Amino acid sequence: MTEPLYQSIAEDLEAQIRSGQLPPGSQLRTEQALQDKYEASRNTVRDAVKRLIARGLVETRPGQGTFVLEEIVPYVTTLSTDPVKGSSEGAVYQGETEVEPTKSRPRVEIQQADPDVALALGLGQGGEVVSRHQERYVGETPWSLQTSFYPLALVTEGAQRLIQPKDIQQGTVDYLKETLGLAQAGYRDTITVRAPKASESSFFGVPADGRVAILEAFRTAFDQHGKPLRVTITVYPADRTRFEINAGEVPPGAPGVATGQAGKISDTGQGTGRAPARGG
Amino acid sequence: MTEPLYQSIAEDLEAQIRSGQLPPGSQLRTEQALQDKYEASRNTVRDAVKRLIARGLVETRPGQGTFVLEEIVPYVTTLSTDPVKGSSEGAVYQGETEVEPTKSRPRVEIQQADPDVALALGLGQGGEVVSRHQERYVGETPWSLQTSFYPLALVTEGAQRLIQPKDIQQGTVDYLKETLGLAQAGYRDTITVRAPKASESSFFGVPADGRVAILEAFRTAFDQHGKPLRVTITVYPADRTRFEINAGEVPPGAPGVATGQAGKISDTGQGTGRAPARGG
DNA sequence: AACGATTTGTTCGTATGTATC
DNA sequence: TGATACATACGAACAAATCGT
Repeated sequence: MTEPLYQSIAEDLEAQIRSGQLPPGSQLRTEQALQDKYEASRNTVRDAVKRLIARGLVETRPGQGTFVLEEIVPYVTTLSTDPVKGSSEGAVYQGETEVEPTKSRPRVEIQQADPDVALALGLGQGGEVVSRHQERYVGETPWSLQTSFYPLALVTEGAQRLIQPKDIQQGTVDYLKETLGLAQAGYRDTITVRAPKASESSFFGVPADGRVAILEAFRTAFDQHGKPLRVTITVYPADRTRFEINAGEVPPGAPGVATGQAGKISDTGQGTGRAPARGG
Repeated sequence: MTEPLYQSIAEDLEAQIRSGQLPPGSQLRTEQALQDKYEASRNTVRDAVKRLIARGLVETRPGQGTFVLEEIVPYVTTLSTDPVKGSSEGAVYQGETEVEPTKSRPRVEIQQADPDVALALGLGQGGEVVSRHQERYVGETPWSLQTSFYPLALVTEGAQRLIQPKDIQQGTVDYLKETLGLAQAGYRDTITVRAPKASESSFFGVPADGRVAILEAFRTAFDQHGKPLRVTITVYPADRTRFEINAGEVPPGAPGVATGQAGKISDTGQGTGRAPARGG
């Protein structure tokens, strides 16, 4: 018996969930009942349940019990779309998602750029930037937090609307093209996974202890002269997000990955696992 | 005191780490000493340390103590590069990384495609595929696991080398072009984050309980007729991986994101956080 | 090689607080 | 209001790993 008891309990419960014996939405036995079944103490049972929580399989609701989570069907976010064939425009636009998100009114601030942003924008340390921050929802559920940073110089050069706290119609890409003649000729996305910050976990409604990861997309956009035009940082909760990137010619309706690939995961080969789930 | 004790202890310790007061590699006080300092019981102190572990800030070594982890500098993986200007080729190639990885000899199998793969390749359920699996290292450290799936039909049509267990020089993209005239005209990547499977956590040497997430890139490649040619699934440990995607014209040497952006993270605005770290 | 001291890992028991029904 | 169920916190015991003597 080299395996800790709490671990084998967790594995037994996980097997029941994966096999469908405990379907999504169903309630686990109470801690008391689990103690009886496995002949373990309350703390040991709780340790086992903690593992299931960490794996995104169940959630505990005080006063009610422990429940198997629904599998989340992630929103697909298209990060990069090649220009449509025959587009003569030199500019590259960012497509993001088929489902139109609801955006909050932008919160606009003028700040000293933090080191990452300053570096990406080619500013000196402490260079000033306009920051435009938006919360974005799909329906009722929080979907992403986005902050764009523009060099303050763009405003003084004539793009005054950047510092107005209202949504700029047609997006800032077109606006900068019209006012300053700066096209977005390309961009670079850097994608990382990290633990949520306090503000992020409260907005997304995910636990603060890193059980649900955050996907961060750090986009540096360049103008036609290769000069950094903007930095946009967008963060998503990893459990309900799926990035999609197309390159070259891709059939439009081509299936990417299965939307519902639940259960029955063998670990012999390599395939898509069950997406970490989370429910509310 | 609305905040739990174990949480405030964790925050205090985390602040010390982020501020550099507890530098990477240094040892935390023993549980006994922490009990004295915070006037809490051993279990409460241990709960606090567990939070730090979940955040990837420290690791515990039985018999020795608790240590602050080194910050990991992630390998950058370029997922998608637009064709270089003036490239007349219609085919799109996949660039991956500047550091050349070491690949294991491929393990080749003929399998029934699992549902995801079958769907992406446009095969019926249980359609047969050639699977080519490789482990990839950067230096000594495990970097990624990759499995490519090809419809078995390609082999019967003349691409016999697909089922030979040796590395195909110049890659399978060129090989299929030469033998069957099938060019890779484009591809679609789908990126998801999930908990590691048992085989993955043992290969990467990460804990099995989901503290370190797995980045999965599911690539469906299409030929010039828009027909799925191949599915490639690559998985990376999220804590040492950074994806980079370029679109349009991007200056080659342009800084993406800071390579060392440690410490001193305020949560007032939105910026890049410390990457989840892990050490050995 | 053996032993003891130190440190973390696991498990138990118990008490109290808080949310839900 | 009371019962139920999870959250937090404390104390205690033994096991296992590590290190120095």
